[in-house]
Amino acid sequence: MNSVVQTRKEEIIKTAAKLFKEKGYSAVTMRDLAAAMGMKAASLYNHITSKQDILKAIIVSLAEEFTYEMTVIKASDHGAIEKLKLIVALHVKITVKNMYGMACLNNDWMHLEEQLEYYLKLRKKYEQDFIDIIKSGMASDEIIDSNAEIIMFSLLSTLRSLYLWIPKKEAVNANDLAETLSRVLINGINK
Amino acid sequence: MNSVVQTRKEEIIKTAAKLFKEKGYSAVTMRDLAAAMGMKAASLYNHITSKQDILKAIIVSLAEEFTYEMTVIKASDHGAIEKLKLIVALHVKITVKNMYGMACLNNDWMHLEEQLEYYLKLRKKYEQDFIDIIKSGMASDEIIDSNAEIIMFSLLSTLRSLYLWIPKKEAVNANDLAETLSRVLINGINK
DNA sequence: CAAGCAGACTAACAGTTGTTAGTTAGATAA
DNA sequence: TTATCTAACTAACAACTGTTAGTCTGCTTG
Repeated sequence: MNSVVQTRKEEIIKTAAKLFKEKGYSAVTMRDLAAAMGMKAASLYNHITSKQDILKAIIVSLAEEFTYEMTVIKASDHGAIEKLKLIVALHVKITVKNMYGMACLNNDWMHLEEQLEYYLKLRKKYEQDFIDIIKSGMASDEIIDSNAEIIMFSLLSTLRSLYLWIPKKEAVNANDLAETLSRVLINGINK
Repeated sequence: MNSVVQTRKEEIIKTAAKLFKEKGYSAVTMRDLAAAMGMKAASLYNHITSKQDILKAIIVSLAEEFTYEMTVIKASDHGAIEKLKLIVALHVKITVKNMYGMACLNNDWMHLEEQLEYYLKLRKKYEQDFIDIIKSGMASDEIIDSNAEIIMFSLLSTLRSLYLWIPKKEAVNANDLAETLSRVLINGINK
């Protein structure tokens, strides 16, 4: 229809993401989803083509968004530390906007079927770009010369878990959170 | 029987943890598990009482181990930073020892039934002790005076994700990893 | 008013789920 | 040898799974 009003299909996908976050893709039945939408399971199929299709809609768009934004950040002419701050802000922004989708991305990606390979390709590219930025920061003496993979893993673990934590804070200010988080991740906690 | 040789029940639980890590509790059927054990599904019930019982065996023992070790660390007379290093080492040690179980603990805890409440109680206590240590470090000027919850969340996210990362490294040296990780988490990555 | 369509419904399907009952072959203990 | 125990098996169950077919109602458009 249009982009202001949420279509029924979009409502279903959003509701599904919420349920998937709570119980995981496999444990949510089409009857669960239908009940949450106030309809019968068969009626869902007037809007979507399969359960798998819902999962794909949730995950692939998010993965593509991350991949695209990462290439923009990588290609920018900021320093490495500044780029890392932009990555933190990116994760905070997307997670605040679509918390349930992020939970789904993190926990249910392995239940993708046709799109699994594509998803893994995107994820690999994202992580490689991330490592490249860290290594460039080491080369330019901005970042301590340590194991780039461990650093990437450490940062990314925190960013990927944001969905677990953001809902607990009432009225998150995305900018504040991104800034505090950047400081802790980059400067550590030592006084 | 005895503690040196692995009993059939222990083999089943270990195999189940491996499968749960790959597909999640709900997506693994008793027939999957039986096939991985080289037997028929019904035969599993000579050793275990239910699928739920397997999940409980995997998760509860780990949660209890973490809770206990945390109280030991908290009660010790080290400084706050030193205590945090011990927590890092604890996570690395347990994850190296039981990687599949850790995956299960992180991803499938919500599928606990009778034991869910107990698990949540243990987790809450663990996180509270963690925050207490961080706050005591702020009071003693060892740790920057920032949001203790954000710091706890950041550290714990990384530690909880270790299971994702350790299997990628060939022949992990637990001591080396714990030390590098401690350095990155505590001192940051800024040069 | 008539026609068409969007979106809900009921009923049903074939396959899969965790689990139980009852049986049987081989090892161990009397 | 005989009796007991362990740990596998086959067969079956009732419930639940994702999905399809076909139907009905009410709104929109000609």
